[in-house]
Amino acid sequence: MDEIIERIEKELRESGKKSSRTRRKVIEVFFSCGGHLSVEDLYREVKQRYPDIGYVTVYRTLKVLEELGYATSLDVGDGSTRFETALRQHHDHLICTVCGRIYEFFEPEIEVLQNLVARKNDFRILDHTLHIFGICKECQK
Amino acid sequence: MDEIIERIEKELRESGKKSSRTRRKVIEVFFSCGGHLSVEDLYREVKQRYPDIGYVTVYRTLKVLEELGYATSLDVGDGSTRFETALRQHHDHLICTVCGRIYEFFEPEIEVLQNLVARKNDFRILDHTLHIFGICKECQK
DNA sequence: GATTAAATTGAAATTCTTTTTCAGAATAGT
DNA sequence: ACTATTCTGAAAAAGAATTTCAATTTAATC
Ligand SMILES: [Mn+2]
Ligand SMILES: [Mn+2]
Ligand SMILES: [Zn+2]
Ligand SMILES: [Zn+2]
Repeated sequence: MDEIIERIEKELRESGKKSSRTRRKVIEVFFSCGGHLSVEDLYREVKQRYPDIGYVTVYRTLKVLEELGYATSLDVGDGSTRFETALRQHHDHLICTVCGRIYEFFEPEIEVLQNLVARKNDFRILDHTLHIFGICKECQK
Repeated sequence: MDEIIERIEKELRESGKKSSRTRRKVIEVFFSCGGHLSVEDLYREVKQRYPDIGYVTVYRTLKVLEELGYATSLDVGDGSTRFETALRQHHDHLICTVCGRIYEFFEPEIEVLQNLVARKNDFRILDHTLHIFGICKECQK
């Protein structure tokens, strides 16, 4: 955990930025929270521990993390962008339209087929998102 | 084309709505345009032929079409929601991050695998979106 | 440790899309 | 025609994302 933040701050310093106490705190809270957080979500968490940190810094920190490849943003269609750590393996999402819970899955065969589709269309893949919307196990009860 | 609009207006009337000249015009333009249009896009097209029609009516008409299942909305991550006809077969999208062009594909095996994933997770699928982002053939030149 | 240049911060302002409100116009039924 | 309800367009509001800017913090230099 600390080593990850070290790595991030190092990358930042190497690109002429400075490492600030505030940003470090936001990053810590982000990775310790886990899950799929909106800026607002993370801001609330941060505020609890560090009441002086502002919304914009949380917003900017998430942007930085995304740019450096340590966070991924996803749009689950509920109005606000969500962010999750990019330290774990790539995966796609099952999104419950009843409770909003987000489940994760990884299906290698789908990934392979995507590459096939891309090749057929002479398309160079940079990224993809597969969102499956529906009703989760809990909400079916 | 006219028969589709007839069907839509019929459905509307059956649910206590009225059929208006204005909405009919917007629907006509929408289906005749084709493609993946934002509200703004369609508004521009409508404005050209019918200068008196307002933005909000275009917005509302697209909403109605979506509710009735005649249009589908998709978010390609460029800030505004896009709409396309739902009269054609389901498909997914290849989105060029250079030129913004949107290509379509349908891969039955991916669909099958999605159902498999859902079953494994006791998840009842209602919908899904698979967006592949990258560089299209044209833009690779 | 003081000095300085550059980056960071938080609040406020701005931008941009989406959505709601509301008074007047159009529509459908009597 | 009369009436009730829906529809329309402009304007306002809502909401998220982003920018601006003065004050503060940081990193490097003296
Ligand atoms: Mn995830
Ligand atoms: Mn399409
Ligand atoms: Zn659920
Ligand atoms: Zn392209």
